[in-house]
Formats: sequence, structure tokens, C-alpha cells
Amino acid sequence: MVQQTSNSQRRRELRRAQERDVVLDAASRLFAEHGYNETGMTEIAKSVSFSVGKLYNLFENKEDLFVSLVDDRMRQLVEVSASTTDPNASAMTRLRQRVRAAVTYFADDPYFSRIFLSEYPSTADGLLMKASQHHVQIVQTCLQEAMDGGEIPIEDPAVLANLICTAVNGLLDQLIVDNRTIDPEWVMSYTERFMLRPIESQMQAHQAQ
Amino acid sequence: MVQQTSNSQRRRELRRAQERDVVLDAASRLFAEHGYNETGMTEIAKSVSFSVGKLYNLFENKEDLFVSLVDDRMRQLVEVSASTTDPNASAMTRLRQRVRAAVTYFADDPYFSRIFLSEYPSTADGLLMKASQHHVQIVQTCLQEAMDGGEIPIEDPAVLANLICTAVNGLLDQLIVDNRTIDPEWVMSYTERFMLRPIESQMQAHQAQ
Amino acid sequence: MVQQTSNSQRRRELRRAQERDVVLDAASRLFAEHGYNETGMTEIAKSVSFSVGKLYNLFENKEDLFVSLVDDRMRQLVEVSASTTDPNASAMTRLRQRVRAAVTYFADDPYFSRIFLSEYPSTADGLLMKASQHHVQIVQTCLQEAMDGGEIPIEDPAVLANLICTAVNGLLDQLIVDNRTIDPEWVMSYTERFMLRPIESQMQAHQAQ
Amino acid sequence: MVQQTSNSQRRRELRRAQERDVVLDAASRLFAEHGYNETGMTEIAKSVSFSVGKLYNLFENKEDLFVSLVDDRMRQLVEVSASTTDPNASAMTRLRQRVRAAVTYFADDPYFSRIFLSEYPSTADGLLMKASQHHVQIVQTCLQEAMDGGEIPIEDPAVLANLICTAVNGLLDQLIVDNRTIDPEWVMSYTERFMLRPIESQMQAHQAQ
DNA sequence: CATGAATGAGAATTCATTCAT
DNA sequence: TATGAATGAATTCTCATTCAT
Repeated sequence: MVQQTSNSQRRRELRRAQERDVVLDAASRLFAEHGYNETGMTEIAKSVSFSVGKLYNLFENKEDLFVSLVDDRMRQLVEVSASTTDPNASAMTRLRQRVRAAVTYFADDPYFSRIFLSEYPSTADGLLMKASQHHVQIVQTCLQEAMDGGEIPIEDPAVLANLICTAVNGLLDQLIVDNRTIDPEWVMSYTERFMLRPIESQMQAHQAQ
Repeated sequence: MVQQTSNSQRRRELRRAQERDVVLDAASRLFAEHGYNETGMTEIAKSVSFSVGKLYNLFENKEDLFVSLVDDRMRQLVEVSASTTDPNASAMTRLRQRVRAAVTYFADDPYFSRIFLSEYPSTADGLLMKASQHHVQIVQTCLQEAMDGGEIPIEDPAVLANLICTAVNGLLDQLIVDNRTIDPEWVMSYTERFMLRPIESQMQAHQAQ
Repeated sequence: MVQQTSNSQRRRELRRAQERDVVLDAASRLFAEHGYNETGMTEIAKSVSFSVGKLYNLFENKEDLFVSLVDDRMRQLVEVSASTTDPNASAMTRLRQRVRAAVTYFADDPYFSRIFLSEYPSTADGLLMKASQHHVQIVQTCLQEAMDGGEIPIEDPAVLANLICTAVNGLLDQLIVDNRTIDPEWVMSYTERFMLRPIESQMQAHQAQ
Repeated sequence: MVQQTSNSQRRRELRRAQERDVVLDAASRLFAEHGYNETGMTEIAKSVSFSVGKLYNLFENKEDLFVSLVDDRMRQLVEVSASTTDPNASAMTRLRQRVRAAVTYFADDPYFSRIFLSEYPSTADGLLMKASQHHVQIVQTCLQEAMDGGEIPIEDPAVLANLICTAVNGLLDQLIVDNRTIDPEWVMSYTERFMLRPIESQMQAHQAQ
């Protein structure tokens, strides 16, 4: 009997998680198209044929819904990023893999990309800012290791990480604003040539002295 | 008598302009601290001890107030930027002067900096986006001239300009988020070493071949 | 189950219609007593112990509420008018039946009578004017048929219809202004003796020649 | 010195009266075109190049301005009506003269006509209603005398007066609504044939018995 | 007296959230 | 648990009227 309850509980939670996902996907589109403040709970509910009450059953309130959306996407991003990273590769190689993974993720989720780049960082008490910072943190760690390993010159890793991330975001933004399809290789190519390689070559210049 | 009328009119308009400035300064702070949507007209009015009606006498509506704020700040920025640029200098020198001017301006106006970096680009029908693009355009022109003059390799100037601007914004953002004072030289130094010089050195590398 | 849903939907819509009616009745009184412009949505809400939000759930906005009121009353008026008219009777008889029906309707709904006679025709983009014109149109049609049938002399039917309707309205107005109860027979009697019979007798005079 | 003061006072009052007239003429047009509630004091002031303060110097408040307008026009109407009436003529002849005078007056002042017919009687605490009733009163007096003189059968003179006046108003309204020029003879012709003559002929019918 | 900027109560409308069914 | 009508505080904006200059 305990087992039974556990089973139905599991089924219920699975269902709940699926319904949350449905809502997040719809909200993602609406937030991207009209903005957070211009999207009402009723609108979200209608777009998934749920009742407003159900929405408040699945999420504490509007902000929680938004937070959940960002958390979910950022978690996916981190997962993808981790899974496509070779732990045995050099720090800079891993950094490149991380950035490519992120850009690829954004290319696959244009709604979230738009939210990530547009609502940043005024909405929901700076949530996106914090989310973004977590991402920057990963880049920062790679950079720190690259510095420790002598792959790049020693700098403030937080600044460099921020620099790389904003540059990438800027490139993505340019594509989105122009309504072009996001091409990960296009973004990577510019990042490579104007951010990563220059950082590395400063090391070589240093060593040459 | 005509002169008199003209004088009082001038005085009135001056007064009006001053009062608009007072409102814009206060609104600037409130928008920066709470965001555009979370700041009410009543709040703005109270913060300058004006009546709500007076606010609507000085500005068409809330959006006009915001637009006026952005327009004013961007106009100042462009003016400062133009006045500190030596038209006889090389394209890359002028680019450096422009960027330094902008960063210095933002350092002096942290409230607007925060608005510029935070509300972008969802508010007021994408106003800040357009404002920002105008700024990018100036950088782009310098880059185009630098390419024409053989100072830097030939690239898509729009992309490079965007890259430089977002990098600068990112550096500013980092300072603001950490609540550090904006130090123009700090920002310039990183921009110089990781954006501008790498771009130039690609030219030299090219030439060396 | 389909039946159930259908039932609850029906019940809900019935309830909604009833609540709309409650609001219209209350608004009818307030508009009649204070005028459209002097009656606020809050006042209407309070008078039926509804929340303001509920009012906006039942009606698009204040104008829609007014339009709904006029539409509803005019529809009732037309229905009553049609049901008490004998289609086989002569044109002038049908005209008399129509007028008596209208006057009787107004006698039963003094609030709407006052609105109809007072707000005409400045409110809600001339709505009442159009409503009233529809009513005049019916009278006009009867007159046209009476002319075709040789019951009355040939005249501009639009003018005659207007003449009859304004005369009736004037009589109603006189009673309302003096705070007398509207007595349909009193109104009919005057209309009969000074409007309808004179028109008919002109025909006989004509024929006598 | 007393004389001087008296002179300048007279001059001042004349000037004041002229300025009031200027305002009333302009307000007349604006009220006719946009309605009383939709016309602001600022708008009126601007249309005569007066300051708002001056308006409040010439009139107590917005309602007083409207009341003054109606009073002025009605006084003019009464004056014209009186001056074109032959005191020695029969009561019905004088009634005809009065009605013709009124219609002619309205034909000459289309703005006031529109106000008179449109704003009736909700505005300014039923002012127009009272004004209109004064006019009806004059007609009523003529009718009373006609009854006393045996020109028409004995009826409630108030009702007959009201009937005649509303009929005339209706005819005027029809012209105004259709944007036709007001032709006094057109109006008189219908009034004559369908209101006045029928009333008189009822007397003859009575006598014939 | 003239001015017109300033006032601020009041109006219409919205929308996140709740809760009876 | 699901529903969606109900709530009402909050927001933007207006405009008759006043009063310092």
C-alpha cells in the first residue's frame, strides 16, 4: 500500500512537472514577444488552455513562474554545457566547448534568448542578472585554470569572463535584433578571432619577451 | 515692449527647461533604483515636491517623460563625445576618444548608466535600443574609416562596433552591479588591451605575412 | 458529461445576463437622476454592491454599459411594439398601435424615459440619436404605407414621422418634468386629436374638393 | 470727479459686456461642435485669445458661462419675438408671429440652435429646460388668449404650447441633423399645416355642430 | 485687472491574486 | 484539485478652479 501511494505520488509529480513545462514553454514565447510586464497571467493561462487557478497551483505567483522559467533554462544550459565538455581537455579548450554549447543552446531556444538578452536585468528583482552571473562564473573558472596552467596571462578572471560573455551576448543580440537565424558558428568565429585568440596571443607575446 | 515680452517668454522657457531637468534628474534616480514599470507618476511628483498636474504640464505622459530623459542624456553624451574628439586624429585615435568620452559620461551619471544597461531594450517601445544603436553607429563609422585607412583589417564594421560597445557596456555593468565607482581608466584599460589593440594587431600580423 | 458542461455553461450565461440586467437597472436610475457624465463607475458598482472589477467583467467600459442599456431598452421597445401590432390592420391603425405601445413602454420605464429624453443626442457618440431614429423609421414606414393606401395625403413621410415622434416625446417630457405619472391614454389622446386625426382629415378635405 | 468715475465705470462695464459677448460667441460654437462636457475652459480661452483667468473674471465658473450664454440667447429671442409681434393682431396671429420670429432667430444662430436642441435638458442642472419652458410660456399665453377670444377650442394651454414648441424643435432638429440650412418658411409651412390650422379647424368643427 | 502655471481631487481602467464552488 | 468570477488597490491621466506675480 505504501508502494501504491508512492507510485501515484510519483505519477502525480511527473504530471505536475510536465504541466509546469507546458506553461513555461508558452510563457517563454509570450514573455519574448510582449515582455514580462506586458504579459498577464490570464493570457498565459489562456494560451495553454489552463485555468488561472491551475497556474497558481503550479507556481507561487507570476514572479515565481518567471524565476522557474529562467532556472529551468539555465539548468538545461548548464547541463548541456557540462555534457559537451571534455574534462581532460585543456582549460581553454574546455572554455571554447562551454561557449559553443551555450551559443548552440541559445540558437535552439530563440524565445529564451530574447528574454535573456532583453529583460536583463530589471525584471524579477534582478533574477536574470544572477542567472547570467552563474554562467559567467563557469567561464571564470575555466579562465582561472587557464591562468594557473599558463595558457593565458594572469588577469582578473572575473573581468575577462564578463568580457567574453557580454561579447557573446552582443553577437547573439545583433542576430536577434536583425531577425536573423542564430548561427552558432558565426558567433563562435567572431568570439574566437576577437576575444579568445587575442587573450591567448598576449601570453605568447609575454613569453617572447 | 516686444523686447520685454520676449524676455519674459525666454525666462519662462528657461524656468520650464530647468523644471524639466529637475524632474528628469529625480526620475532618473527612481527609474534606476526601482525600474520604469515600478515607478509611478505620483512617486516622481512627490520626490520633487511637484503636483501630478505639473508633471503632466511638463511632459505629455509617462512615456514622454522617459523618452525625454533618454533623449536628453544621449544628446549630452553625443555632444561630449563630439567635443572631445580631434577631427584631425587618425580613425582609431578618434574611436578611442569617443569611447573614453562615453565611458566618462557614464561614470558621471550612474543613474542613467543603470537605466541604460538595465531597461534595455524592452521599455518604451524599444527606445533605448534605438538610442544605443545610434551610439554604435558612431563607433561603426570610425571603424569603417580605420578600415579604409588601413589601420585595421577589413571586417564587418557593424559587428565590430557592436562587439566593442557591448564589451564596454559589460565592463560598466560589472562595476555598477558590484556597486563600485565607475573608473573610466579601468574600463578603458581593459577595452584597450582586449578589444582595440587585438583588432589593430591583426592588421600588423596580416601585413607581416 | 457534455450535457453537464452545456448546462453549467447555460447557467453561467444566465447568471451573467441576470447580473448585467441588475447593473443596467441600477445604472438606468443613476443616469436618469444625475446624468451620464455625472455618474461614475464606482457609484454604479456601489449601488449594486458589486466590485468595480465585476462591472468591467460584465461590460467592456462605461460607454459599452450605456450602449448596452440603450440597446436593451430599445430592443424591448421594438419587441413590445411589434407584438402589439396587428399586421392585418390598416396602416394608420398599425401606426396608432405602434405609438401606443411605445408610450406604454415608456410609462413602465420612467428612468429610461428620462434618459431617452434628456441625454439625447449628445451622449456616447450620438447613440441615442441613432436609436431614436430607428424608432422614427418605423413610424415613417407606416406613414408611407398609409400614403400609398390613400389613407392620408401624400407628404414627406420623414418629416411627418419626425413630427409625430417629437410631439409624443414632448408630451412624455411634459409629464416627466412635472413629475406626473405617465398616463399612456393621456398622451395618446392628445396625439390622436392634434396629430393623427388632423393628418387624416386633410385627406378627407382633399377628397371633398 | 464723480462724473468722471461714473464715465470710466460705464466704459469699463461696456468693455466688460463686449468681452463677455466675444466669449459667449466662441463658446457657443465650441459647445455646439463638441458638446458642453467635451469643451474645456482652456479651449474656450484659447479660441478667443483670452487668459483662463480673464474668463473667470468675466464668469463665475463654467456653468455660469453656459447659463449666461443661454440667458443671452433667450433674451435676444424674446426681444426679437416681442418686436416682431403686432400687439393689435389676433391672438393666433400673434402666436404665428412669435413662432416665425423664433424660427428665424434659430435660423440665424445655428450654433445655439444645436446647443438648444442637443444639450437639452441634462446640462447645467436643467438650465436649458427652464429656458425652453419660458419660451413655451409665451406660446401658452397666446393660446390662452386665443381660447378666451374663441379663436380655438378650450384645451389645456400648457399642453398645446408644449406640443407646438416640440413640433417646431423637431422640425429644426431634422434640418440640423441632416446638415441642411434652416429655412424658416419650410418650418413654418409644416407647423402651419399640421399644428396651427388643425387646432383652429377644430374650433370651426365645434361651431358647425 | 491680467496672466497662465499650479493644484489635486476624481475619473476610468487594469490585473495579480484569492477562494467559493 | 480545478475553476474562473470576484476583488480592489493601484495607476495613469484630466480639468475646473485658484492665486502669486
